Amino acid sequence: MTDHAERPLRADARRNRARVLRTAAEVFATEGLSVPVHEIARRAEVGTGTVSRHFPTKEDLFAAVLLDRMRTLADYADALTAEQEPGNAFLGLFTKLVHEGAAHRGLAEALTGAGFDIEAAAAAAGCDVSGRLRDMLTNAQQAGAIRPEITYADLKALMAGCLAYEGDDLDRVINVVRRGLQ
Amino acid sequence: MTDHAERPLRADARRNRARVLRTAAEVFATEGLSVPVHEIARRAEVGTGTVSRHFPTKEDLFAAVLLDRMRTLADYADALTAEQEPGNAFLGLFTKLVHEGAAHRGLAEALTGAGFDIEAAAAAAGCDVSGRLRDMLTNAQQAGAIRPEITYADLKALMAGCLAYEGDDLDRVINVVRRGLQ
DNA sequence: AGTGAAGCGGGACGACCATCCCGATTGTAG
DNA sequence: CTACAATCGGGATGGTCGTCCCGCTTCACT
Repeated sequence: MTDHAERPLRADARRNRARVLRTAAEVFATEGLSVPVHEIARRAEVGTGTVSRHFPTKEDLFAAVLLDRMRTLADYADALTAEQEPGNAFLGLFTKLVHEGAAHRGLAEALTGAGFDIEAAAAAAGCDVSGRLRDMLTNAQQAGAIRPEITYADLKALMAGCLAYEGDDLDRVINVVRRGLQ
Repeated sequence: MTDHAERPLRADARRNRARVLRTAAEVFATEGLSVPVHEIARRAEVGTGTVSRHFPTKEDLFAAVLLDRMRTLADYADALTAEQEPGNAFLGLFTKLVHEGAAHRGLAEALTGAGFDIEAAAAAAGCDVSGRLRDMLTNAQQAGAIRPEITYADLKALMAGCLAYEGDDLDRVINVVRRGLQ
């Protein structure tokens, strides 16, 4: 899917691409996915054509925004797996993902099913956070730290629930779920 | 807000209104809120003008659909309060609400924040299901059946989570939450 | 049956938005 | 410094959808 043998972008193009990406990340995070592409272009101080050349569709743009974050989260997951026992590693990633989603409205919307196929985008980039969460769940269950009947689909729903919370003590909601999982 | 001193509708108008309402209930339940009003009119075999005369905006239409269901749920809540101890009554209503939402996609979407102000619509009709849930939470907490730090906002989020579940054993997810609340 | 108003159908209108296109501009190789 | 190709800007295009309007039909009261 990605361009192969891509010749290097001209300097101004590279600059504009980065500027669009940075603006889109901010805007998606604070205002969600429904922001028009025109608006992102306006705030990035480029034409709409510039946006749509670098990112042919809105979904492409969002996927690109997601990529950085996914990479970071995948590293975080690996660190947890290495340093903690299975139960804590799993719960730690779960908590991290929820906090991450709470700080990024677009990510939360994508997770709660509003259109974009977030898993495909992440997996395509080799940053399979979902897969890691799935594995960590299995390990935590084998270690007896998490109830055995819980499935990955359950987790997704429970994450969506925490993300739907609008208040000032997200951890209280997370703790309800953590208790329920154990 | 509602029309006062309304003179009775003509027989055909009443028939059409009911037909639109019934169709809208089905369509919203199975396909969600994004179905165009034109499509509802088409399936109800009326013109779009007929729909928009009875229900000036799409939100009005959805609110009317919700009303029946809300009334039923309010009665259910009252019955639970009368017949069960506070903890079971509360958990029973919570479970009922989630199952209800799972069977009605439009309701679930409205609860998870997609636009419509569901609480205002229900409260205006004197069917304050939310208020009942809130009261039952307080009672259950005073009876020691539910953790005291839980708030109504937490509940809404956790309900949204259960509604986000797509699978065949919703009760497994509900049970995670129930355990976490106790 | 007759008549006036209530109600009907569905096309028109306007708002919004993603995507595409093209003439003007700018970077860069030679 | 020149020339050309890459890139830019932002208006044009096409599609979707909610709401409104108006000429025609149907009801219901006398």
